[in-house]
Amino acid sequence: MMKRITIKDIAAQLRLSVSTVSRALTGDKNIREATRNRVLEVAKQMGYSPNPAATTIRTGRTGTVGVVIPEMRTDYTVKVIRGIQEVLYQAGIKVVVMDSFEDPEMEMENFRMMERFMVDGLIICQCSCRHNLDWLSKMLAQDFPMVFYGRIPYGLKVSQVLVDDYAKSFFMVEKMILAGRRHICHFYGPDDVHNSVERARGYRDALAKYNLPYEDNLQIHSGMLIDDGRRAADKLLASGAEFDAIFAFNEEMAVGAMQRLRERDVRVPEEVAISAFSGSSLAEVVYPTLSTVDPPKTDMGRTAARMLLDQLAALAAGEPLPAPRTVILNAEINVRDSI
Amino acid sequence: MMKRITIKDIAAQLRLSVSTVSRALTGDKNIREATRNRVLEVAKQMGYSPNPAATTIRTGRTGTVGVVIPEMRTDYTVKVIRGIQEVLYQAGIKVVVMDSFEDPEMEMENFRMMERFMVDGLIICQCSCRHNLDWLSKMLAQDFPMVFYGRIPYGLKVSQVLVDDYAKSFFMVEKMILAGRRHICHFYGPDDVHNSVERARGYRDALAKYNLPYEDNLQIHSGMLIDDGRRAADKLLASGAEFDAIFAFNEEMAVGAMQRLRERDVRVPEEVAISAFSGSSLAEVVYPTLSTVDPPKTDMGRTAARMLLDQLAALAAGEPLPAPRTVILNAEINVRDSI
DNA sequence: CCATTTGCTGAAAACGATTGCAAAGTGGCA
DNA sequence: TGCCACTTTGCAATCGTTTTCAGCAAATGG
Repeated sequence: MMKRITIKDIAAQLRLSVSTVSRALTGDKNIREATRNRVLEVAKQMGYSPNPAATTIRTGRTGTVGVVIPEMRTDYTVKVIRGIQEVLYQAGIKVVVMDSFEDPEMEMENFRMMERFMVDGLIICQCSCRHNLDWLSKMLAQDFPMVFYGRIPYGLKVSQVLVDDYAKSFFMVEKMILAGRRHICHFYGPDDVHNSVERARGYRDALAKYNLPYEDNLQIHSGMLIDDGRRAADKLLASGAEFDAIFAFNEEMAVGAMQRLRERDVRVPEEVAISAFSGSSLAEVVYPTLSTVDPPKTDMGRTAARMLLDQLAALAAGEPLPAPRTVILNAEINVRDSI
Repeated sequence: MMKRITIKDIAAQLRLSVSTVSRALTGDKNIREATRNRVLEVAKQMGYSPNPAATTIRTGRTGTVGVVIPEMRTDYTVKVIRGIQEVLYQAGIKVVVMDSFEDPEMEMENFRMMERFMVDGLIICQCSCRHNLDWLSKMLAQDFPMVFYGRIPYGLKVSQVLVDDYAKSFFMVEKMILAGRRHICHFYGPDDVHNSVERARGYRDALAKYNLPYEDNLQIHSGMLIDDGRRAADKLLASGAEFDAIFAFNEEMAVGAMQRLRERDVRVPEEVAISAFSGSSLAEVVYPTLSTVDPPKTDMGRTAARMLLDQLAALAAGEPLPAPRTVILNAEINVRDSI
């Protein structure tokens, strides 16, 4: 293992004290411009890079940010992570991602592991908006930098990045109504998840606007996977209820339902129109292609990361944390063959 | 920010020296059993967890492992990462993942960033088997722990996890031949990638075994995305060549081709059978469902992680690194509707 | 020309843990 | 009781940085 160049080596080379070298490197103002340049040059030429552990032990900052996500199956999460990494790596910050597998207990374990790792801040998408709130509020009270996206904790004032779930659901359902559909079914997402509730609200209000009845047997509470979509379709077909459209919580459920409908020779979109919020990248590869509401995933990640950087910067400058901010991004509507 | 409990706090509480506490915590033998237990109990009760930075600065080990991957679009990579994280988090090791976006230069940047971060080891899937070899061999020469999977560097003796690309490609192509297909087309992957070459070899040898000609106009060199699949199909159709089957480097190209064929009213599988190596989770949602060779992704990740742990353990014990080992895992064959 | 400020630098003490070495404690045996 | 060997503990140095404090020289002001 090659010896790493340290600040001492530079100091020895230039016959300066380590303090002076440190000052040059950290951008301290108490140093002559000429000296700083000499140091900088030698540092570069010797291939110096600071030992992050040493910096950490002095400053308390690890230069690491944790990302805790409920799953990593979907394109949604993967793209958000990409946006986060894009911004944070550029800032020289390490990113550690942990998957909670939709399990609040696992999520709590992840939080604890992040604490042990001494991350400087967290970007979080919760499993359930109702769990682990005590830990989160404890951290908030300690001014620990955190940003939430997608699924946000109930009742806490936090910095968060969202999309306009309600408005876009409303829009999509309205679109199906205007296309002549009268019996629109909704596949709900998990009911302890913020965006699930918002999407259902948009659906409901769109029906109300056009005086369509909210039919109980068209409300399917299921999971969020492809197989849940299949099951939901089964249930719907078995119930004998009349329906000519489906608005699903997410793409996967929509795709599952589409498959099952085809197997039962129900034609999409002729007999049943389908649309959903997008989570994976299935919409364009299934047949027929699926109409979706598409959140700007990578941009959500970038935004969350920037908000976190703001908090970290404030903390580093000894200033108080910026007030919690809610940023709502625009989801895109993609009308495809399924409606 | 709540004060973190340190070894000193424990020492003060027990009126012991920090050295004794340290010895108790690290499992040193020079300590009375009773003392160790007292320390352990108080440590637990005070909620102590060691400051990783302090350990790092003494021992030189960061407890962080880097994972450098060529992309994070596909299910393939995501599942490998899951396997890696599963094993390493359990061992209390941080995992930092960096995406090279299929760009060898970006990959080199990632390597450098990993060096700056002082990761203890790397798990790597290269962009191209021919790039950045000088850096890799430098690290190998320094006994830096590394494990490769999937795409492996040409000409270097390294620890690696692979699947039986050749055998399974052979098998799948043979299967199509036995089903009566005589003009089987191959969509190649990138030619500087190890598994691409192996899959092509399996295809070629299967043809040879049944004395089928290797037809030049059935060899399509394209990329690896859905759109490349669409383009490949276009090219094939435009060429006017006769073909009744396609064996694609990956799922995405197969799906793209399937879509395009359907648009041109070519029936799958009646007129053209399709199969591919699996990379995403599209196989079961497209219509018709796609026959695939399915690498045990999560298991590949787990295996790679364990091999790296072995190397780290050896290093920690002052032993020489274990000799490079190649582990070949079995890919699963999933016959579905497309053939 | 003296007093005070300003600009730059070095010495040294941290940060939290590990570890070689010395010192203290324990017990055995003559 | 005295000596030796062994176990157990404490002291202090160390890892690579940052930062406080003090010191010195030059510059400024009166």
